[in-house]
Amino acid sequence: MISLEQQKNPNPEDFPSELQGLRMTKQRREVLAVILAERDHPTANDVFSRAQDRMSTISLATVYNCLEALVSHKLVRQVNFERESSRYCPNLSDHCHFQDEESGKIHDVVFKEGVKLEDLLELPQGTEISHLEISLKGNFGK
Amino acid sequence: MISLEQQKNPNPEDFPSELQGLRMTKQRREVLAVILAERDHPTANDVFSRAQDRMSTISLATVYNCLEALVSHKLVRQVNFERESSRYCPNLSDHCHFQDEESGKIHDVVFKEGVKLEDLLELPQGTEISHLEISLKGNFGK
DNA sequence: GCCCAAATTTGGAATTATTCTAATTCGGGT
DNA sequence: ACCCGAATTAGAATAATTCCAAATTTGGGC
Repeated sequence: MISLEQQKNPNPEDFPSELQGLRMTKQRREVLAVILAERDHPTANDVFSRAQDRMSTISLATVYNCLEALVSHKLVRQVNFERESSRYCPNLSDHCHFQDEESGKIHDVVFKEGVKLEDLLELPQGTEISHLEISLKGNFGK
Repeated sequence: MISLEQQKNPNPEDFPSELQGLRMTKQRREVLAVILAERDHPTANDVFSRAQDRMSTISLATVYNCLEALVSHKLVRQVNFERESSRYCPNLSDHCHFQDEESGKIHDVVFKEGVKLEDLLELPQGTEISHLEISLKGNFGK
């Protein structure tokens, strides 16, 4: 079983037939492989065109379906910046995203050791957070 | 000069003819008044229909234009949750947003006293953040 | 007060990302 | 090999937002 988080050029064939309870069809495998292959944050369209290289018959609708399935089974993370189109991220560890305004490129940003959300925010007690997204924009100092 | 942050039912007429370098036209005044009137987080469409109550001739395109102008002049904040349509927030103080999954309602969440972003994230040094958005989803404990 | 250029507003068309639909194909289990 | 539900597909539909070009309004100078 490969590590879904580390390997650089995963081979779709290496994926088991089921991951996190999700059946790994040809297309889902391919979509997942595309996302794992690069550490960038491709849009659905990016994924579509990369997937087409090896599977010319795949459709955009399928890419959307696969992404939805992979995201809901927590094999991939969906990343949003304001109203831009969603991007997809293979990094499942706790982190957030920084977009360099010059290049448009997105970088993962990790939390400092031991930081908890409750330490940061005045949350009404009893609040349960099911989803958290932190998005930063800016630029690396001149 | 009224406080843009506190007053409950602002009257568009109370706004000066220019705010933050932005000319206050009739429509911009009205859009701003609509947003200040309630502490909820209306979408562009919500703003449009509320604005129509008092200014029946206003167009949706104008509402979008006005919102854009108000946001870029920092009179109003734009709030995003994943791919949902943008919402607009009159609260200009430093805060983030929590969406109750049951009601869909959005609540402002303030940062704890003295918390700085650098304390939370491993940002490459020299990074300048120009925009930060933190969005939470969840529910208030049962 | 009147005229002009510039800015704003307007309605409708266009765009874009995404979702839906209905038909086809696939793949695992018998 | 056959069946059935799930997955894939192409294309249409949708929804939010932006664009466009024309009409209107504005403020500043005379």
